[in-house]
Amino acid sequence: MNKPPTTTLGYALLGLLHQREQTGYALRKFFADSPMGNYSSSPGAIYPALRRLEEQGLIIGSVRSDGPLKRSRTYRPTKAGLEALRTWLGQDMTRRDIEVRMDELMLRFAFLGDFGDVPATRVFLASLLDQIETYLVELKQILVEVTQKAGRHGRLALEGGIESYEAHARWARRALSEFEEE
Amino acid sequence: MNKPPTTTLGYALLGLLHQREQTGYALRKFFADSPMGNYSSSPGAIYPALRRLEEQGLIIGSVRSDGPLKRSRTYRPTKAGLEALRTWLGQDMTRRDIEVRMDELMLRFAFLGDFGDVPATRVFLASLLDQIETYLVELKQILVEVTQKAGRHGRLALEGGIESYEAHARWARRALSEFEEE
DNA sequence: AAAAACATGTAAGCTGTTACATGATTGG
DNA sequence: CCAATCATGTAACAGCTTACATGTTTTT
Repeated sequence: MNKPPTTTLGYALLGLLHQREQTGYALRKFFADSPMGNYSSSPGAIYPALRRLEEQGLIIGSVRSDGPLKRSRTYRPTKAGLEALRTWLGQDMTRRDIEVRMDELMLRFAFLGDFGDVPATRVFLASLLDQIETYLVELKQILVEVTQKAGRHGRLALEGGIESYEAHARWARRALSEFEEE
Repeated sequence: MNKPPTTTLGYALLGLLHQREQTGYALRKFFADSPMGNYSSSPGAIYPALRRLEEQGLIIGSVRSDGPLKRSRTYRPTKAGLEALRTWLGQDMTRRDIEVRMDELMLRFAFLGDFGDVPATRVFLASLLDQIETYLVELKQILVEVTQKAGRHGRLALEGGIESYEAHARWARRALSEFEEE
């Protein structure tokens, strides 16, 4: 069980740099005003993260020659970086991912698109659907207990969670059907 | 803008201790096997957090007299702790809360139940619904752009997010109607 | 000429993660 | 008596947050 080469923020950066070569500043902007912006847009997070990625050989930076600002550097993934990204995208989903990292799973789905690998996308969606459905069974069992033991607020909060997962399950089914017609 | 007295984990502990006086171990168990367990159940997180709360006078621990284990300590919130909890529960929701801390909002909703304050619950739900609806308008505008510019995966990921928020909005409406009949 | 946006960085502090460590009590 | 559960802790490490700091280029 060797530890992953980088954090989730690192993978997010890697995935965005795979989409296009860009500066740390552009990445910050993206995090700041895109809805996928679960991640920090503060310079104290981004720049050190980029440096770590470069030190590990997952990305390489180059001084921008076309732009006027000499100081600005654009980064793009190295071969090793792309490998690390693919490994992350193809990782098995854990129960914990479903419970508390659904946003990360959606990010992985989005980045999967940049590899144009339809079979991998199908596997991902089928796996996601399977895991959500398994989890939903558990949640509904817990709901029965909670309805008796806990108060109304607790029951409602749990129902809210269940309904959110059901929405994700419906989405996964629809997405899967979109990718099965080819 | 004085900083909050504790972290989200701290508030979660405070809220659970408000429900009933219990040991750190019991809290760990709860985090480990309840679906509300977004929070760490590791001793390295819980015990230091409890100590910090005690140092700040938000909880007090007492050696359990009824149980046989002399080492075990149960904690309960102090008056200051309850105040801090209420303040947290009544905080205005930010856009950021909606974007990335929906789970925390649901936790707040659950803890609100332990104060038996129906008007506060209604205010919370109405505010939540309002914020989600505002955010949904933005997301749908972005969807239009994304559908043209980005690829299929990006569009689908965004749709997944939208559908999840719509589920939460429906839930909030239903919950609100439950609390308006009294 | 000023303001906004572009662009990058550092330092202190806090918190959580991982891993290790210890010991008591209860159930089979 | 052995395993599981109860119960609490510590220490090293890494990462993020906040705040500060600096300078350039473009827009108004």
